[in-house]
Amino acid sequence: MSRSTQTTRERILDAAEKLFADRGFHGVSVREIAREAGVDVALVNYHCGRKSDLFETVFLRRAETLNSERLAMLKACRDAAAPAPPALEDIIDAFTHPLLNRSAHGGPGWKRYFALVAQVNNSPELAPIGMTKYFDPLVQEFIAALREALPEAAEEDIFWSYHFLSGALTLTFAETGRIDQLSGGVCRSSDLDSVHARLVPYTAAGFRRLCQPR
Amino acid sequence: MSRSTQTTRERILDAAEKLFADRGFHGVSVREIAREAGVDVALVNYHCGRKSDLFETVFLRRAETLNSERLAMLKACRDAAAPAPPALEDIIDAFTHPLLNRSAHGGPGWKRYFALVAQVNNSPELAPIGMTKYFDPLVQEFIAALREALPEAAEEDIFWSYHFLSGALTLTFAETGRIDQLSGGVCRSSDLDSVHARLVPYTAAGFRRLCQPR
DNA sequence: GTCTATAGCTTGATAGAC
DNA sequence: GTCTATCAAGCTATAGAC
Repeated sequence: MSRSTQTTRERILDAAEKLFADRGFHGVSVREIAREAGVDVALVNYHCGRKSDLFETVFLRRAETLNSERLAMLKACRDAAAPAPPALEDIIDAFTHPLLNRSAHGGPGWKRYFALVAQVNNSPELAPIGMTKYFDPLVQEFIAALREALPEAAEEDIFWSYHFLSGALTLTFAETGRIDQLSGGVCRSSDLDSVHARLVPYTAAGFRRLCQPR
Repeated sequence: MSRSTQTTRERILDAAEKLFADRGFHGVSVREIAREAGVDVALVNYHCGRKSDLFETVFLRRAETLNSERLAMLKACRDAAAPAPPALEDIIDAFTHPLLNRSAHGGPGWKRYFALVAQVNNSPELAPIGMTKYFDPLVQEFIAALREALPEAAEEDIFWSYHFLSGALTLTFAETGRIDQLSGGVCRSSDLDSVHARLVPYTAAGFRRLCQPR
């Protein structure tokens, strides 16, 4: 959608998404958002309410699309395997692929959104609100599938394994460029297809090591 | 060290560490830091310079202690294995144990420090400055050791494996309480000894899966 | 080292004209 | 829906008395 056909509200949300992703909730002023959107300051309030509401709107906006896509993929891999339990790699793929795929190929708005998710997930201030509210119901579905795929696993091991997956995934979203620097250019933060090809086997191996009898 | 025997400068640094860890660099004002430290606003500038200098000082303060401890552990496991290459699990342990151990048992200052590291590591704004400057030289040492332990690995696979470890580790530091909520209390964010017992085998299995010939 | 006082901005939010 | 104008509050940073 071209810039001129966007509604004012959408322009504000896109500008907010970009700036929040770069510097976090507190690092951005409403005035900056208005400037970035090419819109008067007063319109931010008019269309999106107070700053904290604006932040929540930005965070929620893309969550629903993502989550229904991930649930559909989970259901597909369950149905394909039934009556056997779904394969571990397929569950992890359903969890991660819709995200990494959109971050890689969905355009700059999606990319910025995931960078924002990375910050929220690691913030003691924001994670209990943002992540729990919009993502945890979905995560519970995935945990249930993981239980089926790893029937001998202890509950704790499944949850901690999921936690490690979540950390690896969200740091990837942050695209801080650190791995580029560290590897001298061998790896590129933005090359999410390469990441995905590695994240699934890496975490699947971790899950198996923790969750299967030794 | 009791509160009364701390220098003013130390009180300011501790207060800043706490508040920055909770709400990030931009989420905290110098005045709040002064109030938390029980000190006049002007003293913050006098002892610690401008706000950005204060942040850097807080970030740097504990990094050196940590890094020399980690290097010593790395050297120890190398020496013990020589002339064979060090064991993968031992390298990961040298990388993670000094951190998780201090976060778990080093007192509240250390705990807050690591929560701050988690936020910086996931921030496009701060990671290129903070992490690269204070942690990457050490990381290069560990990468070298990993190369020895996984002689058949491609460079990219080692770096991406390290990246996943970094994400899993730093999300753990954030202690957002999300895993507590998600697991209905089965896991506790603050139980870092449990995490450590799982993080090492989980990531070692991931490294092997990616870095060894199929 | 510590405090008071203040300069000079920027902030979030809104009231009211059009 | 959009804009101008404005408020009260908070901000960083420092100068200068003690």
